[in-house]
Amino acid sequence: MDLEAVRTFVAVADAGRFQEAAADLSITQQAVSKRIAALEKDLAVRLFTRTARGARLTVDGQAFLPHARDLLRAEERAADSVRPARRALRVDVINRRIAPAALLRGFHGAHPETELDVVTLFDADTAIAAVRAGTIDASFRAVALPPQQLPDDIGTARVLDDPLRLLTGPGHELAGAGAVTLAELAGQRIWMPGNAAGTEWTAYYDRLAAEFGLIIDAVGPNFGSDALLESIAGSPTLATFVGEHDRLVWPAHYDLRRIVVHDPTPVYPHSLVWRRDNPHPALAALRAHLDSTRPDAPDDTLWTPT
Amino acid sequence: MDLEAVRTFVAVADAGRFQEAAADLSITQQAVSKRIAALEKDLAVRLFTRTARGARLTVDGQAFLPHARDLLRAEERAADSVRPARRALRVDVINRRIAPAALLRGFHGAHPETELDVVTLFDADTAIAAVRAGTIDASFRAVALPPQQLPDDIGTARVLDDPLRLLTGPGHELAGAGAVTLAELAGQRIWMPGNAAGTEWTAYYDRLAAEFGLIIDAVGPNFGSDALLESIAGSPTLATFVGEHDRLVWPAHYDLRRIVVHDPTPVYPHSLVWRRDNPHPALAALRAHLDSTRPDAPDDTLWTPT
DNA sequence: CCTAGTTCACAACGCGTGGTTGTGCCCTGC
DNA sequence: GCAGGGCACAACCACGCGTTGTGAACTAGG
Repeated sequence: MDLEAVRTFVAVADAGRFQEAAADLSITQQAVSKRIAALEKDLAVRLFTRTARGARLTVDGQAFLPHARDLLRAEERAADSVRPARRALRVDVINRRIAPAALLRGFHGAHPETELDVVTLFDADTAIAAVRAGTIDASFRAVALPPQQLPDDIGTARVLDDPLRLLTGPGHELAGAGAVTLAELAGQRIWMPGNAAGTEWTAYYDRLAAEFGLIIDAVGPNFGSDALLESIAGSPTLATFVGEHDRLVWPAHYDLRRIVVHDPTPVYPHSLVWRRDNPHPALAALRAHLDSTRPDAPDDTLWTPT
Repeated sequence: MDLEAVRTFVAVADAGRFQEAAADLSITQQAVSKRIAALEKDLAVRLFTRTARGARLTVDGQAFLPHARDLLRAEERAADSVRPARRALRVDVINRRIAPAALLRGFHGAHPETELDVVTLFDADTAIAAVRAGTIDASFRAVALPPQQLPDDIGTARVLDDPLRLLTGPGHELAGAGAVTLAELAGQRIWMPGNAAGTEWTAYYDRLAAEFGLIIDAVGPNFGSDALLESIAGSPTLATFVGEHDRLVWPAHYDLRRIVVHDPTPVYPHSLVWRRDNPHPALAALRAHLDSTRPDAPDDTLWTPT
């Protein structure tokens, strides 16, 4: 289907005459005639009844018209999505299935009129560079740790402290436990594949491991969360951490167990990163929304790196 | 923007490599390269970073991808809307602003997943012919009157009795009346432009006029409801009827008055017309929905032609 | 370190699509 | 019945797009 033909169809439907539509589009009447004929041939349907006083929509044409307008609007939105001037708010998340993505969905639900584009960048450094460059408007990252030096033109706000749960298969020794303390996890192997040294994740888990004696196992390539979950499901010794707000899904027959960790509960600190002089109106709306859903003040039963 | 290029873009994004996408599309790798280059030139943005192991999406490419998929889905829906096999339910209404259109909106709200195409045909005869031919799936018409002979293969159901209100401008002698009886309207001029003799509307209003002594004035061309409302607003003698469920809108400064008519209240009987052997599943859903919102049994305070 | 095998891009060529001009038919309205 | 407006068909031309052929860049493996 040719979008120019669709555009021509809408122009004719609006004008009521081929000639007028041709003038609107700055082409000849014959070209309009050809485009419509081609579209009709493509759809194998007659779109207009030609009369001596112009062209009237057939029933098929009437049915097609709103879909044609939809199509042109979709084209417009697609083009806008990469137009630097007025494009949708572009936000980076580490992963579409974890907590920040859920925050974004919440924002979208509260502001359905806001155009939103979600992207995923490689690591925190490239994300912050992209924020500074204006390539993206905001990023959800764990910048609180390690207390790294951020440039002055970058603003950050802690937006969610996500409590971690222990995820095990049905054969794991802790599978039946309703809850465990962090101290009880000393010596357990926690599998976090693909978290190569230097990323923000390892900065967090290294400290957690050091403080409570866990064994964080980051070996092996990351084949994605599906592969990770399958391995966990079949292993009696492997476990992993997932956030309470993560939206991981797995087949029911995996029979995975999500076990509460308490005394203290480790929480993963998600922050929003943005450039202070970014004037995008939706960015202000996003920050306001996240402010309104911000977590309560940290209490003693929660653990984050200091 | 070329839809083939967009389709190619999605194919490359899915495959991760130009070559594989080319195989999927049954073209050469060079053609894929050209299409992507053309799309990137059109959008003035780089969509992929080319590596020796394939192509990875840039940030712009990531932002563009969901919109590209949207665009292709919109194309699919547009094509489906005129494909005889699996097309949306196609329903005819007399006018998009009057009560049957509101019923359709109610149905769409209750069944948002149902694809619906609304069209408008010239008159009841062509609508019924289109229903028989399968060009449309259903039509809202006032077939109850006159008791015309309908073919056996056509089913009908009374779906809404819409109470009529008198619409006047602020200078009309009845403008201040809170309510009037039908008998009090004897001798009043009711303007219904464009309702040429023989249409279903005139069949109704002719009987109403004959029974209560109204003067139905159908002269003059129908310039649309906007023009009608403007004329009514400025006239001290003209009035018209509108249905309670009609969704006419007019500027606030017109100061139009909608006056209840009672003892009895004239109601306009809207029916649904369909072909009995039409197997479209959404047709059954529409009929069930209309059944559930069907008007109560007629009572003595309502008037319809007998 | 060099080679074999990827990857994608560039060049040259040819066909087909889609634009233009010119003309004819048909319907409407005076 | 004739004039005028509206759309379709025909011929022509050019640009676009797909093809084949080749080259440059990068990766992986010995």
